[in-house]
Amino acid sequence: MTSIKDVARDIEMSTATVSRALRGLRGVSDETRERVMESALRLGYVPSPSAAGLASGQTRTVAVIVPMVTRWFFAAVVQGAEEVLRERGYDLLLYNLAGDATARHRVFATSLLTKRVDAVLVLSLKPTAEELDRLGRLGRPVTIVGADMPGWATVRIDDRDAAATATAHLVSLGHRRVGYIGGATEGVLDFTAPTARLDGFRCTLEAAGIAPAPELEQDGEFTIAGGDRATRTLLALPDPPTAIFAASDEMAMGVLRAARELGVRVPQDLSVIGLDDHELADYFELTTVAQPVQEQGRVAAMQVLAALSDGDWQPTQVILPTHLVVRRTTAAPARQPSSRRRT
Amino acid sequence: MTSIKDVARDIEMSTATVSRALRGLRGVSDETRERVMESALRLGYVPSPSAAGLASGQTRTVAVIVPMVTRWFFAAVVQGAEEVLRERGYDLLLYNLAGDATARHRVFATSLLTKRVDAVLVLSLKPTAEELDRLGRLGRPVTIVGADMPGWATVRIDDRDAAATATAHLVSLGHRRVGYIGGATEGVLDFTAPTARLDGFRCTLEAAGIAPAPELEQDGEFTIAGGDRATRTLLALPDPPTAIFAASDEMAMGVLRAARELGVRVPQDLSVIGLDDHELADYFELTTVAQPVQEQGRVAAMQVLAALSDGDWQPTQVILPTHLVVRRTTAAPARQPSSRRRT
DNA sequence: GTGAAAGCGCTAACAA
DNA sequence: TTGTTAGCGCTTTCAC
Repeated sequence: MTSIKDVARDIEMSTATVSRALRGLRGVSDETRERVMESALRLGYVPSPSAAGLASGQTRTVAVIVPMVTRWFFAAVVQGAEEVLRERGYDLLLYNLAGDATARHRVFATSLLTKRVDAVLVLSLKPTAEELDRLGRLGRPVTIVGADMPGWATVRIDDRDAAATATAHLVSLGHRRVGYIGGATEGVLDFTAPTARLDGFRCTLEAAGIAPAPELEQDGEFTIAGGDRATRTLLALPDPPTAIFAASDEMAMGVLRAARELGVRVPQDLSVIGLDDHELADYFELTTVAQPVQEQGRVAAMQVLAALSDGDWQPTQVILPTHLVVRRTTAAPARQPSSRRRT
Repeated sequence: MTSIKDVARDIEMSTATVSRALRGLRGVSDETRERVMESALRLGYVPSPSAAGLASGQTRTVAVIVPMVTRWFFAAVVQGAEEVLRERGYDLLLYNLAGDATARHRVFATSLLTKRVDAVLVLSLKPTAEELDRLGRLGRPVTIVGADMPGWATVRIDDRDAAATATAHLVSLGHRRVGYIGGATEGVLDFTAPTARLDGFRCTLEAAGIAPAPELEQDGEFTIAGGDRATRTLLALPDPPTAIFAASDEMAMGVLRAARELGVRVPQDLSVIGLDDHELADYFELTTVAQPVQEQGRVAAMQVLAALSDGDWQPTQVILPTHLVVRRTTAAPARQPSSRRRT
């Protein structure tokens, strides 16, 4: 395995100079730099990250902690982050918790990461107070994606606002009886999103002078199956909603499926709006509130990289914009409640 | 930052002993081991991977090269791999090529990985001859998932057989005019799968005494949109197929969408079968040939770990089983060609 | 069962 | 602009 010494010997210079040339530091003559490059190439020299890390204290590696890579949303954020990290010469260490408490504990509680990475990206996980404490002690830049954590660097959308946009769209179409499908406000994934979205929903209805109706708020667990189940509950109500806002597109897909099976026509009998602009939303012609996904990963990565290169960098809270995407699952309610068939 | 020296000093032992105790090597008295553990915990000692890597030549890190994390299939394989790697104390370095030729070049061509990881997992990418050469030179275990590369360790399904199963299912239902939607046999992702699947399709028809019909074989690019387009082409044929085998579930979703928009009923007018058992296949009630996905990642990870711990390990070719999952998109063809409406 | 000592391959401070 | 000199924190002989 050829090392920096071999290159140094080859061109009869010190390893220090070779190291400087290789890293593009200034203070190396053009000629020397060229000779170093040529020699390194010819000798097939590849630097050792372990050695560089040990000597410099920097690993040029960023940890990304994700609840579940198989969820499209998280995969897309990871893709965004990977892209900018790679461009800047950083590697991405993936920690996929996948609902495994042991894994979560291992990643957060033991400070495994301390000497392993230069920075950490946490996706849509609301760390506990203890975990936050640990993250803080890392002494490394940390950015949290998708959660609102005052005092920490975060990248997210305005969940409350996004939910308000969705709800307002339904209200503006004339719906007065609007169902909401969300998720547990405290769950495995612990995002802050569920709470904020529910809040946006409620406030918008209230502002429109529509009385609260607890029976219209259901838990869809942020899954297709959950959305399906919640929809069946809603449509079985004595006075069912004419529109449903699902707080995620996957739940909205569940709504569409349930509606189809119950013989409820969308949007004639039931309007449906989601939130995400999932890659399949177009396929379902789902009206939704779009959030930038890869972009959140990209911005988060840029944020930690900025922190890494700028000594007195302060945690920033970035809020990315969302926008309504009207497709074909929303429409004005039928004048008459249509006769619906239920299972 | 507390180091192994601090622990050694704390219990008045040498760093060598502490190192041995920490790594669970034999030749350390139980009492010493306990004292080391206690001290390490108390002092909040965390080992430095860089130092360990430099000294031992092992990074306890595995690179996973994936064409595109946002594709559910790849994310699931990554999840499977991550799970077993983490269990065994290995970290996962993710390289997402995302159709970026530069990225691909950087990962493969420059031997960046040499000193960075102990092993490499390559997902559904058919490396070029040159890339294979580089991978070989790494001198590290490499496992290729989803491609058939004689001489290399691989984990995959029998694509030909899976396609044959799907086709045979349609034939056994009585279909004689069967469409095929596949992908370019040479593409960005370069899998070997497309070729093998097409082959399985053709042979099965031939074995059933059905004459080849080139116009019934279309390219769906392995995407939903591609499946949609290919379906429109197929159904616009003078003598359209009564059944379609899409070589991936996502393309099959495209088929379903096109059929719906064209007013073609599934399965009455058109039977549809996919291949994958995508997480949404159930949602679409799609009949398909299921392949284990996370399992492929798991097995691949186990394979490189085995290679790492066993000196004279030989590359193994693992073929995981597939099975037919009959849902509701396939049925016997209508006696009479039904009258179809086309756009 | 334990310790001393010699690196692993780099970087960084200080000199020159 | 370049070189010298110490390490960085661990593992690994080889002794004892």
